[in-house]
Amino acid sequence: MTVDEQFAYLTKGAAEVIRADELKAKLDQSAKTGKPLRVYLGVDPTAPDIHLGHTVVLRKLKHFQDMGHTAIFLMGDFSAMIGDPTGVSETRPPLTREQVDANAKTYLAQVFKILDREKTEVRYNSEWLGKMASHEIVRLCGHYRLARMLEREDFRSRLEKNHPISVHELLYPLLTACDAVSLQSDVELGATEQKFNLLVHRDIQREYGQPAQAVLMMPILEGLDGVQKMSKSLGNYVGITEPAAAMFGKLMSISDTLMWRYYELLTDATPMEIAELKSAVSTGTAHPMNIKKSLARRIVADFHGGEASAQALADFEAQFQEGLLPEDIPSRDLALREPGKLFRLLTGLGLFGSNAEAQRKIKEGAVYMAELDSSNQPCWRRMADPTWIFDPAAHRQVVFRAGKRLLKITIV
RNA sequence: GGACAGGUGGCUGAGCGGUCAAAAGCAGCAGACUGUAAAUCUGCCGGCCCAUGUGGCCUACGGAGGUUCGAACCCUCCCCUGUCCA
Repeated sequence: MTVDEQFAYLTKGAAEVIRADELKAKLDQSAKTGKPLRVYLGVDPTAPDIHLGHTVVLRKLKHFQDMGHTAIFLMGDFSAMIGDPTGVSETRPPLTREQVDANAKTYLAQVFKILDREKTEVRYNSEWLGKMASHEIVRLCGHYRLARMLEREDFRSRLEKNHPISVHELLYPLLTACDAVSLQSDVELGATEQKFNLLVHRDIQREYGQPAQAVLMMPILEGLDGVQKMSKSLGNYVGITEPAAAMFGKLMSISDTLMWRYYELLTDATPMEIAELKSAVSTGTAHPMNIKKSLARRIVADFHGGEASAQALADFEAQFQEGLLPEDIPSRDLALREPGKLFRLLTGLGLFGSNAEAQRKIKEGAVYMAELDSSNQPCWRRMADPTWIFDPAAHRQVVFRAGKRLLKITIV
């Protein structure tokens, strides 16, 4: 592969490259000397799980790895304890050492679903940040100007709204710049929202006498709602450890518009293939639902394998298109003797958060019950009376449906 | 250290003595329609209880006290945030 081809492949799907000519020169240099580029992605383990949004940039790191460059996965175990101010309108509560360690552990296992474990250099930024003396930190701060720091949108909008900014938040980009310096990186990957931090990293590298790394930014993946970015706190995410069926279902719930975005950022489909699918849908030769099914199949296969993915599709079709019950309904055994109000039972089972909510939902017609027989073709009965009494003697095994949730109950 | 402004439900934000479980918007949940899609429309959106009603009770407008028949709203102190001055 020529340098130009490599460059085209590596920047596919990228939102921005700073600077493209520098990256090309680095690739060129690497090709001539045979010395692989050091490419890193820093991630703060602020939550125990990663979701599809994180995989966009991980996938890009893998591309570099596939091209023979050195992929460095940097665990921001130290920086996670400061908290990245990017995109937040409030100071984040700092994580404890214990939380960070626990998250880092689960993160790695998930990261290797995409990266090649053998070929990946895994580093922790506590290696160097944890050892910094206060005079070194002071010196580091001396390399950057407050006015420039306050230029960034996050801080500016907080200042305008008279919201608090804590001093330690200013330190975040400076400290993570030490990662780039310590790793002597040639390229850093990140999401577009990281732009400010990434640029600071370049500046600080230069201040410490190193050539500035090239920066490659990937777009932010929209969540299932199609509007806000995918994030766990918004609940619009697909976790990569989720069961195949859940993953499949969530992917099927995205809008038709959003599915093209997912094709672009979450699959290896080439822009050409995607364009073909699009034209097939617009000319009516393909049904968008089928195109979405194959999207879901591809993504689920990445994390669960082809077989599980095919099964997920089959289950989906059986459940939602033929009305059958899925195989793996959550089920509970219940030692219940006395008859009682249905809403109380449902709250007790965790289907609703409170008795008041359960009663409301029953009135709204959101609750169904079906006796379980040998076939898994349920005969749903709408339970719209909030005073209805559930008698365990009369219903040995039933399935409740509360909105989208299902729960199987066996009286023991 | 001083002067000033502000702290209301998941968020934004109205209310500034009773008719306030608190407007409005967003988010969320559910129903209708569908392709478990989107869009749209409808309802709900603190909790407990009775049973179905313009029903009873409890908790809640930063915290603690106070004034009042009655406080998110007035007073005092405290905590938190911001602005200006030093």
